[in-house]
Amino acid sequence: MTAGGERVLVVDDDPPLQRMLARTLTAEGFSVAVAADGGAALAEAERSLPDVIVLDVAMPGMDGLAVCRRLRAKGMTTPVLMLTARDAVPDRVRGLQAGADDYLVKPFATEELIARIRALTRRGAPATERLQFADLSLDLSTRTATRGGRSIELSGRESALLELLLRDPRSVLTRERALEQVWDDAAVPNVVDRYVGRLRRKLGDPPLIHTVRGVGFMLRS
Amino acid sequence: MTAGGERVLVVDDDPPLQRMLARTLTAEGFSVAVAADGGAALAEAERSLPDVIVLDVAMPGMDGLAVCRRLRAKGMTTPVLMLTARDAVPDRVRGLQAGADDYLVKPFATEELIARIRALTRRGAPATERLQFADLSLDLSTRTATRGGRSIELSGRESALLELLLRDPRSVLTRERALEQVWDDAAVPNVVDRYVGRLRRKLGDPPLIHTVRGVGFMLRS
DNA sequence: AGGCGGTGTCAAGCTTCTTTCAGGCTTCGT
DNA sequence: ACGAAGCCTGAAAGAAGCTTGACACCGCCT
Repeated sequence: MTAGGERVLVVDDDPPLQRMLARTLTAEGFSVAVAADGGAALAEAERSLPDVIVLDVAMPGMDGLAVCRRLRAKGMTTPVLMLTARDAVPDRVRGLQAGADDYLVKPFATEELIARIRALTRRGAPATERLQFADLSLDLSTRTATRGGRSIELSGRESALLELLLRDPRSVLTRERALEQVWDDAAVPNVVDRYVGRLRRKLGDPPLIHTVRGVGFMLRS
Repeated sequence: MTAGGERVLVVDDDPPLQRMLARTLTAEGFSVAVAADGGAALAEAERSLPDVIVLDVAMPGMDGLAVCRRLRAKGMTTPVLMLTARDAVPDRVRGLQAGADDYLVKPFATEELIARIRALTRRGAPATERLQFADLSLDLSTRTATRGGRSIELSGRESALLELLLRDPRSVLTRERALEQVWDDAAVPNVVDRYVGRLRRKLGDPPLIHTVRGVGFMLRS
C-alpha cells in the first residue's frame, strides 16, 4: 500500500509463465522477484521476506506443497497463493492443509490473480519480523529470542512454535493447531509437549508458557 | 474437535442448505449460528462476533456482496467466505473486491469448505467468548475467571459449572440440570455440591453463589 | 567415518483433577 | 427445643493428563 508496492515472490519453473506474471504484477504496482525451483524459493523467501508468495504446485524436485510446508515449518507465515493445473478437490484440500492461504486453478484470469493477491496482502500480517510479549521478543529472521536482555538461539521448530504462541498471547494454543501449523500431520501429539518443555527451559523464569490442562498451552505473564 | 470450537455464522436463504451446513460444521467441532437474510446477518454478526462468516452471494433483498461491504464499512474485519452458484470470473473478482477473504463455488465438496474455513480461522483475531455477571467474568477458552481484577484459574469441571451459572444468573440451577449438562449421567448428585464448594472458595467474598435449599444453586449479588 | 545438533518416540514418574464417602453442620417444620 | 432433612467439606483413592529423561534417527559438517 505504501510507495514501493507490496513485494511478491513468484515461484514457477515455466519461463514464459514467469515472464507473464512478472510483467502483469509489475504493471499493477507490485515489486516482483522470481524463483524457478523449490530450493531457490525457500532461500529467496528467507532472504527477502516477501509480502506474498505465488507458488506453482507442479514443479520438478521439491513441489509446491513441500515448499509450503517447509516455509511453515520454519515459522514463516507469509501468505501463500497456490497455483495448480489440476482441479480435483483432494488436491485443493491438500494445498490448504499444507498451509497455503489461497488457491487458484490454471488457467486463470489475471484480474482474478490480482484480486486474490490483494486480498492476501490486505489481510495478512505485514510480514512482521519481530514479535513481542512481556519481556520476551522473537526475531523471526534470525530465530533468536530475547528475554530480559539475554538472547536465546532457537531451532526451527522451537521458533515456529514460539511464534504461534506469540501471535496470540493469552489465548490457548491447542495441540491440534500446533501440529497442523508446525508439524506435518503425521507426528504424535506428544511432540508438542516435548517442544513446549524445551522452550520453557530455554526461556527461563518466571514461566511464560502455561498449561491449560486438557486443551493446550498459553502465553501469559 | 478443539474444546472451544470456532464460531461460524452461516448466511443463506435456503433452508435445506442451512441445515446441511449447520450439521456438517457442527460435526467438525464448529459452533454454528444461522441467519436467513442480509439484515439478520448484519445484526447477528455484530451481536455475536463470529470467527468466520460463510455468506451466500445470491439472496433476496440485500445480497452477499452488499452484506460484505456493509460489514467492512462498519470496520468489522471478520473473515468472510463467499458462496456462489455462478462461476464467472467477473463475479469472483467482485466478491473479493467487496472485501471477502475467500470464495467457493457451488456445488462444493464439504471437505473443501472445511479446509477453507480452517485456513481463515487460523488468522483472525479470536473473538474470545466471555461471560459476565457483577464483578465476575469468565473466559471459556482459557478457563480463567476474573473477580475484581484478580484472575483465577479454573479446572475443566469448575469452569463448566460456573459457565452454567453465568448463562442464567438470578435463576436457579438444579442439581439435575447441572449433572446432566456437566457430568455424565452416572455421577452421584453430591459432586455438584463438592464443586460448588470449590468455586465458592476460589471466587472469594462476597459470596455470589447462593444455595436454594431443596432445589439447587443460584448466582446473585 | 565420526561427531553434532536437531528432531521424533516412548514410557515411567509426577502433578493435578475428579469422584466418593462419611461425619459435622445448618436449616426447617413441628 | 427437637428431630429430620438437606447441605458442606476434609480426606483419600483413582483417573487423567502433563513432563521429562533416555534413546534412535536423520542430515550435515569435518
